[in-house]
Amino acid sequence: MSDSQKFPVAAHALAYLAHKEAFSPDRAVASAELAASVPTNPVVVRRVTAMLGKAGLIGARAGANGGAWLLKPAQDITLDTVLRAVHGCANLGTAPPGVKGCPVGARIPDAVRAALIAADAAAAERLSRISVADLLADPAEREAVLKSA
Amino acid sequence: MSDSQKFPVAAHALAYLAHKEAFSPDRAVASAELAASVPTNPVVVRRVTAMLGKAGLIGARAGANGGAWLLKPAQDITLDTVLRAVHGCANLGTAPPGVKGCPVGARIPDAVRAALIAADAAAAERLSRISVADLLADPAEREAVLKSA
DNA sequence: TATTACGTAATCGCTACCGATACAGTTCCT
DNA sequence: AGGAACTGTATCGGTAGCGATTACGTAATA
Repeated sequence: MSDSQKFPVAAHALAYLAHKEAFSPDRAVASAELAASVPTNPVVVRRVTAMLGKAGLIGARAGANGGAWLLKPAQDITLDTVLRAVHGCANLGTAPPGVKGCPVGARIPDAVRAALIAADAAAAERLSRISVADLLADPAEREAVLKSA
Repeated sequence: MSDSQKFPVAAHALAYLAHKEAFSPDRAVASAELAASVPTNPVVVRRVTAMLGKAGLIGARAGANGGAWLLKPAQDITLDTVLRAVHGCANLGTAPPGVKGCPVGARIPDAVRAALIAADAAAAERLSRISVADLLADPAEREAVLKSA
């Protein structure tokens, strides 16, 4: 499908919001500030934050002193939720259609597809055990979280 | 990085070789035949089979009646080996560099990178529990294999 | 020797993404 | 009220990567 930086940008943005303690409209962070931290273009950030907003992970407000803020504590936002919010997936390719002639050969694509889905699910499951708060932890502490079975 | 169909094509090709019982030079399957089954171009198949050959998964021989064959029983070839053979990975994007100014903001990229690596490792681990032989099993049987923790 | 087939390089067309600009709508501040 | 700041979205250009194709040298068989 698609190479996309949406997930890394989303994760970075959420971690930044958590670090800024932006948990309310009073502490909204503008897309320009987030973009400066990534770094990337403010529009790229807004494209991502718009999706995060639709997923209910963050709030956003236009106007002066506007911006984005977290709607949930950082430790309650897991990365698999973030991945789904930006329509991401573990991109290992798409199973080819195969040919309809041979009954066995035609079955291979379904099997390959199932394997791709299983791998994607495993990646998502792994990400479900990492929270945005974990991204801000010390490297040593983070290591412990990532290593935990 | 890159969207690539290398892994699905490789998995399909190996399953096809297993189905054809191509376990020796006597049963070599030409790239044109593999390409017809995927379906894709013979050169695309040869690009993939060349990588699988370098990884020691298959043998290949040029000349008349040439082609590729498996070097190991299909149940001994796991899909994570195949993924590595074609230099594939779970593609969730690349962690942005961040800015060097803020000490905390600069640490986020490393954390995001670690999460991406963990997700990739989880996908590979899942694939390590699926063999080429599993791709040829009945859908019901395959379901059982994929579901097994 | 003629044929078949691999392995590799070069090229082409296509697609998707990022970055940038622009604009309408919204919100705050003076 | 008016201006400034900011979001969300549309659009465009540049770029990068991929699959498909053609081509060519090498190797193995008949």
